[in-house]
Amino acid sequence: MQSTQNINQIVTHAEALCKRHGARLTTKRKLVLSSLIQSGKALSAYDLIDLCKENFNENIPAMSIYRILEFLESEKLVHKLKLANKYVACSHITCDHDHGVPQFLICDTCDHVKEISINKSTVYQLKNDIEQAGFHLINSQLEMNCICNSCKDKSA
Amino acid sequence: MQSTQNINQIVTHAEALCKRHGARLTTKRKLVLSSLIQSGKALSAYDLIDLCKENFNENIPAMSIYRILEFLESEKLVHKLKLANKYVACSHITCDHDHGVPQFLICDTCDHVKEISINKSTVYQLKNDIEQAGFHLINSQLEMNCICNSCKDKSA
DNA sequence: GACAAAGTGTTATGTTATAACATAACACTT
DNA sequence: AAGTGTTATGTTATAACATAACACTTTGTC
Repeated sequence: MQSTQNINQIVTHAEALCKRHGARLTTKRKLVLSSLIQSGKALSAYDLIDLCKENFNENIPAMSIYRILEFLESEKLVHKLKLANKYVACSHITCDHDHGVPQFLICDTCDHVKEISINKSTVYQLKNDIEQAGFHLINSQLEMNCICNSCKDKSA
Repeated sequence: MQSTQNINQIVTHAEALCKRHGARLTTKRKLVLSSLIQSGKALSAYDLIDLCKENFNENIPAMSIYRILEFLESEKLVHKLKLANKYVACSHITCDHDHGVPQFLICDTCDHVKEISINKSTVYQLKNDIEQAGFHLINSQLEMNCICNSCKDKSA
C-alpha cells in the first residue's frame, strides 16, 4: 500500500518517463496505473475494472484495460506475471537508471509480489544449462510461486 | 514423436505404476496419456480433445479431459505448465527411480518442451535469495520461455 | 445381488484474452 | 477554421482456458 501522495509522485514521474519516448500517459492510463500501485499487489485485468470503478467511479471496459496494460508494459511501468495471469506495477518506476530483467516472487495466498534481482552468476549458469539442452532463453524473467512470511505465519 | 510400440510400452509401464498406488489407468486415461506422449510436445486440454477424436475417434468432453489430466498429474505421469496453460507427458515415466522437481524449457514457437534438471546448487542459491526476501518457495518447478535450436535455425 | 467408491457424462458458468470494427480525441498542416 | 493523419478508446462478439454441480455408470468388495 502507498499513500495517495506517494502514488501521485510516482504517476507524475511515470508521465515524465512517457514523454521522453513521445508517449502519452492519458487519464485512463493514469487511473489504471494508480490503482495498480495503490493496491500493492498483483491484479487481474478484471480486478482492475472493479478497482477503477470503486476508486474513481470510472467504467473502463475489459478491452481498454488490456490495451492500457499493454501500453504500460511497453513503457516498463507494469509487468505481466504470466504464471498468475496478473499484472503488477514496476517497483522501480521512480529510479531513473535502467533495470535488469526482473524476477518475481508471487505469494500464492495473498497475491503480494516481490520484485527481486537474482545473482547474475546464477542467471548466467542457468542460461548455460539451457544452451546445453539446445534451447535459448527468450525471456529471463523468472516467476516463482511462493508463500510470504506474513501468510505463512497466519496459517501456522 | 514416438513409435506406437514405444508408446504402448510406456503406457503399460504407467499402468503398472498406477497399480502400485491402487490407482487405475482407465481406457480414457490411457487415450489421453498416449496422445500426449505421441505428440511429443505441450498441448492444451482442448488440443487433447481434438487429438483423441482424431487418433481414436473418441469424444472426450473438456471436463473429463481436465479430470484426467489432474489424475495423471497426481500420478506424476504428466506435468502442467502454468506458463503456457499446457500439459506435457513426463519424460521419465519408464525410469523407476524418484525424480527431483522438474524444470521446463518451452519453445515459444513450436511448443516443444524439454524437461531438464538444474544444478542443485543453483536451486539452493535461488531458494536462499528467496528466503532473504521474506518468501518461501512453494514449488521449485521453474518454467522458462525459450526458443529451440530447430526453430531458431528456421527463422534465421 | 447390494453396497460404496471411483469414474464419467452433462450442463452451466466462470475467467482470461483477443478480434474486428466504429468513434473520439488530439496534433499538425494549410 | 477545415482537413488530415494518428493515437486512444468504445463496443460487440467470440476464442481459449477452467471449474462447479449434479446425475449416471462402472467396478471392486462384501
